[in-house]
Amino acid sequence: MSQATGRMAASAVLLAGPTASGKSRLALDLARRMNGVIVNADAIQVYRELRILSARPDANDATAVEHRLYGHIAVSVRYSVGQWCSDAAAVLSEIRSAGRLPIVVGGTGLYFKALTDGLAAVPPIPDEVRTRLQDMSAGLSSRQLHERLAASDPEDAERIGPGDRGRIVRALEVFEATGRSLAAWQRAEQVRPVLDARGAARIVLNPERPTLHRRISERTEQMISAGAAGEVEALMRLDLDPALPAMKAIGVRQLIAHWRGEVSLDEAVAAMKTETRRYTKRQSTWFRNQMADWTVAQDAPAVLDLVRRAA
RNA sequence: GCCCAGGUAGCUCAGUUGGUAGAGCAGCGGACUGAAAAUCCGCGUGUCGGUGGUUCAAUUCCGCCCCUGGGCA
Repeated sequence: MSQATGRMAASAVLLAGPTASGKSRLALDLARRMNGVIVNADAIQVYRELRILSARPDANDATAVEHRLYGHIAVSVRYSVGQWCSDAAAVLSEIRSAGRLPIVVGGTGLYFKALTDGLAAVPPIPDEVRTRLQDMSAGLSSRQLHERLAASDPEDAERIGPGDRGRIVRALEVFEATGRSLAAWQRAEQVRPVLDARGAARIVLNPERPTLHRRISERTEQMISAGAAGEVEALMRLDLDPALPAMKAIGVRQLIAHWRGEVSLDEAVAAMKTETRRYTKRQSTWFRNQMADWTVAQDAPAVLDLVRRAA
């Protein structure tokens, strides 16, 4: 409570952390103490059919505390930061009008950034343009694509690496569809942020690397015991486009290779652990450099302490 | 106990006819605006088992010791 200090209670708690840092459990704890509702900020936990692989909170946890934006999207859907932002805006306003505290938890740094800083107001790219550029790019080398971008949009070509196909194609799409470069869009007025960061407690749960690596190993084994391989087998039966975001979840590619007989289960599990370690390293880089003004805590007790003080 | 083989990066190994060493994997650093668990860029991180000796110079040659495999007893 605000009491003697007279400080305003935090309007929200934002809790970021690498995979396997223990943030989901911690969020549960916070939500119980503070009449909170947990809101997902993880790009993969939104997918319905990836319960085990994305380490989504189980039925018990979901019953104990209200969870939002978990498993609400089918794996066949191509979800995005923009969609998450509008979903989050709707959910946050509901939680607020119910007089409860939103606790936004996740590992996707870009989602937090979009939430607090907004996004460029680029209009949706028509499917026709996307498909056309997709087909066009398939036949070209990264270098050729980059040269093509340099011809129409030198500013973006300058800042996007010649090997970074994803960003090159996106910049080409934006220029083609809007006649304006992505850089220009980003310089222009951003869409209003969903949440005012100044009123929120912003915390990064960041355990020591060796601790994290140990937990990644344990958690991957648990996923396998819990039936991760079966989950991927069911996913395979849907016969989806491998380029869909859900198909990029760590474990999908590795376990598909296992079902196809290309690698043993042990090899698949080892590869999953390696990929997860690399992913947490990228997350750490983001948190360290893009969220430098957030408060870093090494473990759950430290976070509880911080939140108590901010409340 | 004796005989082989081997001890070089976190791991598996290469190499140096004596001038302090390099690959793969792992790892580490960085970028990041609608696919972000994505995508991309960069970086060898080392008492060359220990200790004496020979030498201008030893990871490399010699002696002794330690450790790990395998073989013989």
